[in-house]
Amino acid sequence: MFYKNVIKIIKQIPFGKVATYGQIALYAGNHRASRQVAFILNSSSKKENLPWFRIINSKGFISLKPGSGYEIQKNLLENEGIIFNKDNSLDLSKYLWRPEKNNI
DNA sequence: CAACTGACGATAG
DNA sequence: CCTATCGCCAGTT
Repeated sequence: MFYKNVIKIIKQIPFGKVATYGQIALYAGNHRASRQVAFILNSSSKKENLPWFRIINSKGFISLKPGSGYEIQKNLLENEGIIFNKDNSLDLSKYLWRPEKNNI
């Protein structure tokens, strides 16, 4: 089940790292289901207590709109030691989570 | 049950 | 660089 894979994967994101929607979708089975990743996050982050703030888009930007959680997410990420650039982007080469020996 | 929505991504032009 | 389009599927109406 795609949904469960997503939950499982997101729970494996370590402290101080971020992952992209496409990445989650890919490891969950469908590289094109990035949309659902976002939606599943919304519906399950409360129930499953997921680190939803560690999920960003492939460009390294937070996808939320200012006033709709953007600042909250940014704050949470900075709280984990993640630094934002002037243009509010993140250095993916530095913070992108790379699952290596994990069982997926 | 059908239609619509959505924090996206890859591709084409 | 930008916009448009398709793919994908859980949840809401």
